Amino acid sequence: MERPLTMAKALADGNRIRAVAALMEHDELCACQITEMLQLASATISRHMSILQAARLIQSRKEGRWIYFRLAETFPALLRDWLGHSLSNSPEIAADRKKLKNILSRNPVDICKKQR
Amino acid sequence: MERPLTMAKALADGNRIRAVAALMEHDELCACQITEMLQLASATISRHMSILQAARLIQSRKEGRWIYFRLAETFPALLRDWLGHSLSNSPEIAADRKKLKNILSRNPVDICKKQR
DNA sequence: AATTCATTTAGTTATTTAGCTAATTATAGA
DNA sequence: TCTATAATTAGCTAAATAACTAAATGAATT
Repeated sequence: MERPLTMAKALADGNRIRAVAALMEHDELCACQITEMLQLASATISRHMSILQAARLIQSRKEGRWIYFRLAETFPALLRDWLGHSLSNSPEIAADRKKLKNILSRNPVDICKKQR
Repeated sequence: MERPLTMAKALADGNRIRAVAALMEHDELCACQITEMLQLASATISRHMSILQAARLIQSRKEGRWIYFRLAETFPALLRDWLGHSLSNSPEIAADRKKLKNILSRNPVDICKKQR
């Protein structure tokens, strides 16, 4: 029960669901892009991402000072299908999609700089 | 996002997952049987069940003084499949299964009485 | 009608959690 | 080496949540 409970807890937060939804559509995002999308303090993002990672829903790779997140290979397919399906009509997620499109069109260096 | 978030929150509690797991195997259970299985105060069970109900994961029917719970028809199939699959190896759930088998072999009237 | 009984609601308390700021760590570049 | 920068950790506060007991509700039985 441990594992599904940890996963449910990880998804029991709107900001974490939004981050996961973004990663379901974008393969890889860096911390500052997610920070920009969610508009939270970077420390808060870091904590959210570590919760998702501990639940094995996402994984990360470090490249210099930057950290990139993606869905974990261990993300259960059925859970992913349910989430994808049930989020497909969400206006919030649609708004995030739009926002992210804009974020991705900008230089990540500028995005990070703006956050201090 | 509202709906999946509410569902994730509803499942972000070990006792509620155990109740759902029991209902995935038993079609219908009354409040006192669940109370007996989880060993919590009946008021606590009531609150847990109302959270699951508000998330549309379970539904209930009243018969006299008794209330019977079952999985909701609106329980998303993919979510159910994931849960069923990921709980299938859980020792806690296996223990509950055994416990419930014993509970179901007894007279529900006695089980309720014992709870005061 | 009065009582018993299953469940729910109210009210309280302890714990958990999400957010922030400030301090720390780790990497890149001057 | 020193400085700047991206991310994490530590420490704090406010809000949410899970548990309990006691009181209230609603239905059955005497």
